Amino acid sequence: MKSYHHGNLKQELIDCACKLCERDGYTKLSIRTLAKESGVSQTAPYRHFETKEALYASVATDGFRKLHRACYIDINKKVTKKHLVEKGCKYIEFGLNNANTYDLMFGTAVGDFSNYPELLESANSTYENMKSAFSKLANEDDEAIAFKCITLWSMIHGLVGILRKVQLVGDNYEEDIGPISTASLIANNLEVHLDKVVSGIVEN
Amino acid sequence: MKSYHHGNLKQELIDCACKLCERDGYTKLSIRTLAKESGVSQTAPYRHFETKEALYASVATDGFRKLHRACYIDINKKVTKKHLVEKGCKYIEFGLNNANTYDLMFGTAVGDFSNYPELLESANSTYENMKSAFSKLANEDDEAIAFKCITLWSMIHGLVGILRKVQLVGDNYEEDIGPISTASLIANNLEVHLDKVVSGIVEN
DNA sequence: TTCTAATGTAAGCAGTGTAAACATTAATGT
DNA sequence: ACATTAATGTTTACACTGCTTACATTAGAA
Repeated sequence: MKSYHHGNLKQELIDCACKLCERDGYTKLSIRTLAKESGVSQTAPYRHFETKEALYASVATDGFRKLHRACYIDINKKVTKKHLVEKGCKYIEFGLNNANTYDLMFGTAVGDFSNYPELLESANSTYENMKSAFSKLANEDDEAIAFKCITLWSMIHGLVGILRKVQLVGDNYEEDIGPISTASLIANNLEVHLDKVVSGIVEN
Repeated sequence: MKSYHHGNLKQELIDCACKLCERDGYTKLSIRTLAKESGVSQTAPYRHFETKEALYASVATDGFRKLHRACYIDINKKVTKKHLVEKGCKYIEFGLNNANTYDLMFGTAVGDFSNYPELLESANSTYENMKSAFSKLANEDDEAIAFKCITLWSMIHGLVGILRKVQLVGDNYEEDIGPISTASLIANNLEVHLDKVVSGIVEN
């Protein structure tokens, strides 16, 4: 009863790819199985994505939009340090809870973002919002603000990476007080930890 | 004139893999071309590496050892804050100059380090050295030290990721003072930047 | 209603990781 | 010194991949 044309293939492919990428890691995703999942021929996806990288770009874009929503700070209202801490936590939670998607967003699977305008824009929106938040928090020149942004962003991004890695490495690592226990300690007290970090940055 | 047995295949494969991984990215590496490069049959590498992941593990191990050498702090001598700053710079330089290898080390290409004891050990040695350095710097309980380690490590690791990403994204990003210019500003003044960061951590 | 562009299919190429059966040789024990 | 065994290499083959080309169907614009 199904018609020759799918009608909504592109979006369905993206949705499905997002799910599979997060579940199994993007390495495991194949265009063929993706097509099969949508009940369509092996090569149909190529009508919507020139290459596999283009598909990855769509998944990454979706990820950046979700990240943006999770971390968004309303800059029309008053911005406080607490906002940064809170949203920083959200960021890290996103990274840990969507680890495979996060890899796709910050790894090398998509080589050059500028080939995918939507991706570029979605990736920058998070940064732009953070910048706006900082500039609302304290009246400083753009360079100082950009500097603080990168510093905070690095810290947060790094924590995602390290917490994940340590968690992985940690299972077979026996010691009274090693990186693992510390990592979970940090992970369980993210707010406290981030508060220190953000304070350090805000107060320069 | 060449004999049936290669004689030093394993090491040659590793060396070659390290080169190719760094040059083209580990995704581009194929066991077949690697075998061809060493003038040996397609399946010969499987006598030395059960899976491709095992080969990746060897490359990553090599990377961690190089990283360790680059960042090693002699804990038999007096340790100062300056050492941490200096070696932190070395770490970041390693990450930026060996970007593809760094991906292999900290990405998900090798799933579980504990399957590869050498990798696990080489990965931990850097951390252990950093921990020792911190404990020489100030007399604190293990937990506080581990905490500082993870904080610094995250910061440094994050900077590698962000500086690379911004650099990539940046080429098509036009703005008076955006993330790119700030990133290169940070990259060109790593020591100054790290000095602030380390100070913040050391002085808690 | 006709034409065209968008979207789907079928068949096939070149390349991949890896398993299985077999060949050669280095190492080892008597 | 020689036979046996384990290590290391080869051949062949399977199932899978991304992607190309040529063709089929159909939705929407002229």
